[in-house]
This record gives sequence, C-alpha cells and structure tokens, in this order.
Amino acid sequence: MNTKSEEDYLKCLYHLQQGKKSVSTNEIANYLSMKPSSVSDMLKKLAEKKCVNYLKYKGSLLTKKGELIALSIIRKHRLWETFLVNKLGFSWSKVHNIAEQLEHVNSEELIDKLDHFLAYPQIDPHGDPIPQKNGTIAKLNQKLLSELKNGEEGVITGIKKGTPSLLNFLDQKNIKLGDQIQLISILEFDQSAEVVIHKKTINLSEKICSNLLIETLND
Amino acid sequence: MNTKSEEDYLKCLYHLQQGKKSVSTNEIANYLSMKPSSVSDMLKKLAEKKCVNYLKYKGSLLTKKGELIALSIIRKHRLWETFLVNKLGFSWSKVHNIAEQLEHVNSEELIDKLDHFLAYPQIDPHGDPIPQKNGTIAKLNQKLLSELKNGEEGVITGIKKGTPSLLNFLDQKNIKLGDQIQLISILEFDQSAEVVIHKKTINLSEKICSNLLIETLND
DNA sequence: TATATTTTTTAGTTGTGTCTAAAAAATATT
DNA sequence: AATATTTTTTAGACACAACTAAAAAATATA
Repeated sequence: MNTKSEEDYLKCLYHLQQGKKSVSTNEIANYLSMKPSSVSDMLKKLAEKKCVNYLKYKGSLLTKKGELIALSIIRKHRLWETFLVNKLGFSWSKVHNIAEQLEHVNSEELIDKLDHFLAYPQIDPHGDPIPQKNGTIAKLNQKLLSELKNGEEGVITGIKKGTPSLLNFLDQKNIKLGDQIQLISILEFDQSAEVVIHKKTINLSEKICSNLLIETLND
Repeated sequence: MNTKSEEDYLKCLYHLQQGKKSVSTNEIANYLSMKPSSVSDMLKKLAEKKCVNYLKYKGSLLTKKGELIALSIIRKHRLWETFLVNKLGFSWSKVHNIAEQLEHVNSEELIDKLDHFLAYPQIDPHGDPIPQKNGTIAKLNQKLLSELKNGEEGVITGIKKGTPSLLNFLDQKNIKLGDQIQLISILEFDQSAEVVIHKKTINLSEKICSNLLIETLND
C-alpha cells in the first residue's frame, strides 16, 4: 500500500511524463506546489520502492509498476468524477477537489461496484478517458470545434482554456459537458460557426469554437 | 478543520460516553487500539481546541462543539454505508471499513447531495439512526415485526430465532439484514402481515413476523 | 575555458501522531 | 494507615512528509 502523498507523486509523474524522456525535479515541485528538496526526498523513496526510475540530477520516469499504480488512481479519480456529475448532479467544474480526496479511498471492490453502477463509462465528465481495470487507457479522438468538418458531430467533452467569461457564456447558454453538438458550417468572414445544439441552430464565435473540445463519434 | 485522527477520537468518544458521566483514557485506548500515552496527548490537544472537557486523571467528555463534530462524522459514515448497500449492492456486513475511509472526505456539498440522492434516509443498513444536518439524532427502538403499528416502518436488523428453514425462506425471498420494511396491516384471521419490502407488497406469516427484529425510529 | 547561473541534492529542522519507559496519581489490598 | 497495584501522564524517541539553508552538480554565458 502507498500513502496519499506517494499516490499524488505517482499521479503527477504520469501526467508530466507524457511524450517526454524524463521529468525534472523542478517540474514536479511546481506541479505539486512543493519545494524541490521535498520532491528529491520522495523520488528517492519511490525509487527504492521500484515505482520510479530516478537518476540523480537527471530526472525521473515511472516504472511499469509505478505507471500501473498511477493509472489505478486516475481510474478512481475519473470514476468518482463521473459519479459526482452523473449521479449527484454536481457541475463538472466543481468535482475535482472532491475527487482528489475520494481517489485515495482504498477498496478494489468499491471501485469495481462503482464502475458497474455507472455502467462502465469510458470517458469522464471532463472528456478524459477512464483507464480500465487492467491499466489500458483509450486514446482520445478529441478536436476543437473549429477543427470539425462541415456536418461533423460529436460530444462536448472539454474546454481548452476555461476563462471565467467563457464559462459564464456557456453557463448562460446552458451548454454543458456531454452535450451533443454538430457543426453546420464555418462562416467565411469572421470564422464564426453555425452549430446545432439542443436541437437549435446557433452561432458561436471563432474564439469559442477554438476553445471547445469535441469528442467525435467516428473519424 | 480537523485531522482524520482527531475525527476518529471524537467519534470514539461519542460512542463511549453514551449514558456515562466520564470516559477513561484506557477505554479510549482500548477502543482505538492505541496506547494510553497516545490518548493522553490527543486529549490534551482536543481540550485545547475546546472539543473535549478533559480533567487529568479524571476522564473526558465531549463538549457541545465536539459532539456536533462527532455527529457530523457519524452522519457521513451512515450516509455512505447507506449508499454502499442501497446503490452499490454491498452486503450489510462489508461496508464498515470503506465507510470509515469515506467519512473523512471533507465536503459539505457532497454530503448534502448524497443525502438528497439517497432520498434523505433516516436509518442506515445496520438499523442505526442517521444524524440530521443540524445534529439531531433519533432514538432507536427495536421491535418484532409483529409488534409494529400499521404503517410503521424500519430496518431489518436481526432474527430472534434463526432456524435453517427461516433463513432459507428469507434467502429465497432475498430478504436481508439492512432491508427497509413497512408494515401495512396484520390480517385478523391468521395474524399474517402485509408488508412492503423491496418496493413490493408481500404477505409474511405470523411465525416469520414474530422472529424478525425491526429497528424503528421513535416518535 | 573559466565563470556565472540555475537546478538539484544534502543536511538539518519542524509538526503530527504514534510509540516505549519511567514517573506520578488514583485506587485497591492488607 | 501503609503498601501494593492499576491507571494515567510525562518525557523522550521515531517515522513521515513537509520545510529552509547551504553545498554540489549541471547548464549557460562571457
């Protein structure tokens, strides 16, 4: 078993190491809002536990063991977020902190039953894929609304850069994660888009289109 | 905010102090599987926080403040147990350890929404009353099913005389400890009972009714 | 290449919550 | 009442996970 702290480091490393050959101590410290010296200590400890490959002054990477643990925490986090939004009626933007706590609750049977209760979801309310029990994780087929082809449709799964004014706008229009959306066309003169959402056709500005992430159903 | 450890002590004190004028350090140590010296330290700390009235060598009692915190933890514990049994399908007897972890998750909104999702339950699957948000808690009353008044409801918490044939019958009907049950009426001619269980109305013989223990809420 | 700067590690400190061992207080026994 | 026993507290130690300050290594710059 791992402590909450160890789990936080492993999860952080998973997120930071994507597409890189090594993660620096400072990056981790920055991500976790801690001092580099604290990170050094923990990396040494995680290396001893064979969860991290750590070379002094050279950076770190998860081992296979560490990656599987990280994925299991991310799985728990995303399942709980799905629960909070789909069952308890939380808004997608308020669930993160609660899921950060729930992800550390330790019971395999609990997660199995929660997964079943939620009908084995594949994507969480933020549009991120939920790792399976065996550690496999689907790749995203996520694009910006502005990148869709005319006629193409998908599900709103995320927001690229969530400024308060954008969130406000979406709130006002009652546009939420999980909503189905179809691009009709992008207008030549200002790159704004005609889209169908909630069965109505509306116009969304270029700025909005380039900030809405859409999970497309088929390529 | 209180630490997990402080919360455990307050909850423990709440359970131990019922009907007593003081709780000894050894009792607490025994209940929590800790050494008396550790308990002394923590009692001093909780006394400083005005959660416990603590007199050296004389024992402890919760203050009103401490009692309200304890009740809020117990409320969380019992709501989570209800969720685990009623929604996730856990058996009555396996939820305690998981609820011990979940009860320390800190979010008032989470508990409010969970309470709503569970339709504001009054009794948990063990038949214990769930404290309300304001700290009020109902008193318990265990009766035989045959002693309930018409319309009265409660939770099945035990069996008076568990013959194999009775256990078999209950198993066959999928009637388990922790199930909610409501008496509609007792029929004159054979003292059998019309009850609602699992949202269906069924008839239970007098023999069964006089062997099922039901935990009810007092008025 | 030599030096300056940045990054990272080491060494030592702190706070929390546990422990053991010893001292002190309360209670029981003779 | 004096002594023995039990209970409780105090004192000091330890593990954990953070910290600060200083040293060491790596990298950038002149």
